[in-house]
Amino acid sequence: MRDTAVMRDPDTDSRADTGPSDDTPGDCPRPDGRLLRGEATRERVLDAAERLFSAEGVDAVSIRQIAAAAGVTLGVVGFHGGSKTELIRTVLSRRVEALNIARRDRLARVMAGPAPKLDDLVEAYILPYLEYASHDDPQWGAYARLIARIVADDRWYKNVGELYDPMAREYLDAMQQVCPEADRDALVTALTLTVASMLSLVASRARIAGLTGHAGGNAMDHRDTLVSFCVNGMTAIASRKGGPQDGP
Amino acid sequence: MRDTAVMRDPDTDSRADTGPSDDTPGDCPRPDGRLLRGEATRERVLDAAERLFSAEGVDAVSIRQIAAAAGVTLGVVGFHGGSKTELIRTVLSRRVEALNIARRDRLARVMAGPAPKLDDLVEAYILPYLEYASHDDPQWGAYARLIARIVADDRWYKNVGELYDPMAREYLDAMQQVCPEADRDALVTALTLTVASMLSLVASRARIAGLTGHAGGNAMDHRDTLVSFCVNGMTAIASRKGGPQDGP
DNA sequence: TGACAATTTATACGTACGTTCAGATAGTTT
DNA sequence: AAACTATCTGAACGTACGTATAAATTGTCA
Repeated sequence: MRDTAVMRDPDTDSRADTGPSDDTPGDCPRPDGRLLRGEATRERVLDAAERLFSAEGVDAVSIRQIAAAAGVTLGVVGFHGGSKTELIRTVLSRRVEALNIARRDRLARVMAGPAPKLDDLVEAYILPYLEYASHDDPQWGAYARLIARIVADDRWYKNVGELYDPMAREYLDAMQQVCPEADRDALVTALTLTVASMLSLVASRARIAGLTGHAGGNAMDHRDTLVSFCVNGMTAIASRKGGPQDGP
Repeated sequence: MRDTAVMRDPDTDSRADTGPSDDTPGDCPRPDGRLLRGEATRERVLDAAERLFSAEGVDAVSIRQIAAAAGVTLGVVGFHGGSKTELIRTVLSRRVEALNIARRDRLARVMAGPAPKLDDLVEAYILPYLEYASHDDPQWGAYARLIARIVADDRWYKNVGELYDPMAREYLDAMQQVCPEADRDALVTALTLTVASMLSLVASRARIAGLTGHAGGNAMDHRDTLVSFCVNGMTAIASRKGGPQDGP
């Protein structure tokens, strides 16, 4: 059994607090082409990190593995990615904007319609993720699986939650608008369950394959099942009147 | 930032293939009391591993941390737990029987009734887990969160899936019996989504807390929301006729 | 062309890891 | 009491880790 060194606590990364991104080279590529050379390397590093983090888990991947997968030397990963915590943030930040834009566009289109329905909101939240997860560029698939890992792990999520929570809040507001009677906390819980279902479809291939007995295709094959499951679950929660139904 | 050495690939654990459990001392405590002394230590080690694995993730916890938390020396962990892969299996196996029995009892009770409903089956699957997750003994809570980590990670799940899949199959058979028209693969997917929702409620406290704005109590507080969400989602899937509904 | 800055290489440092094991300790049996 | 075995200790081994940095390289512009 091989062993490797792995960061234990993402909170105690002193380098992560030295500034927004000014210390990370290659962030603001100038038109003179001076940084273009490094920019390509940087992408290779981030791609490799994305692939490995999603496949093995953040804690199980070493900087050296990333360097090898990217075809660069060890120091280059640090040069372009900073510390390991910074690297994870950078990998996630790189694509979050595209996903958020797709979701925001879809949300706006639904809310601009004549009679926005909860079903449409659930679809608008789920489908962009599912589409990106099945994107032609396999890096998007890796990114989608990486999100699933991060969200399921409080320890990492609190480091990157602010990348995704604002979008979730926009959807919650819209849902509340469509279902004014619904209890806000129940909506939060229901959206969390929706997200968990959505992510599990992309991340937990092994379990589904093991139970069906056959491998199954990509996540898109279960698209309708997922949407139907979440829409009906969410509708059930939202149609209950406000106030605490649960617990003591 | 601290770093530690961590197993990279649970598959390449040569010690895991040396036999069922004959090489692990303390497995078959004799009535003569000879092994009782070690048995207590063994429990402390497994408890500590359970707590740390569930809180930090398997890959992020070192044997040394476990030893320290258990109040034993390094070698004792190896003595009672074997290799790290064996230790994880042992930690999971220790409690799985109790959980499976609770589920099987409840399943039998539902199916023995006059008119078994899908709702009851979903409840019978979910509630035992939720009850154990909120058990007075906090180790059960740790175990519940550890399951969530393992199931979400294909890399680990394929090592321990056989502990949980047979029970899932029993439920799938029962569901098929109650809903003969339902498509089997869709049922599998729906059960997977149910499990993902169930686990997320126990594991992803940070996200719910961040979105509601307040900490919230334990998972039991969201019990009714979870059951309602999953029952309605599952019913929607099961009531669709058999054959592939989803995309190509 | 030569100065300059961005990038890359190669190497090193200190630390922590998983695993192993010879020997000490403490119950049990003879 | 002596032999025996399960349990535990303490230390070591070899490996890998994250990070840092001096020197080499590469492309750009004066």
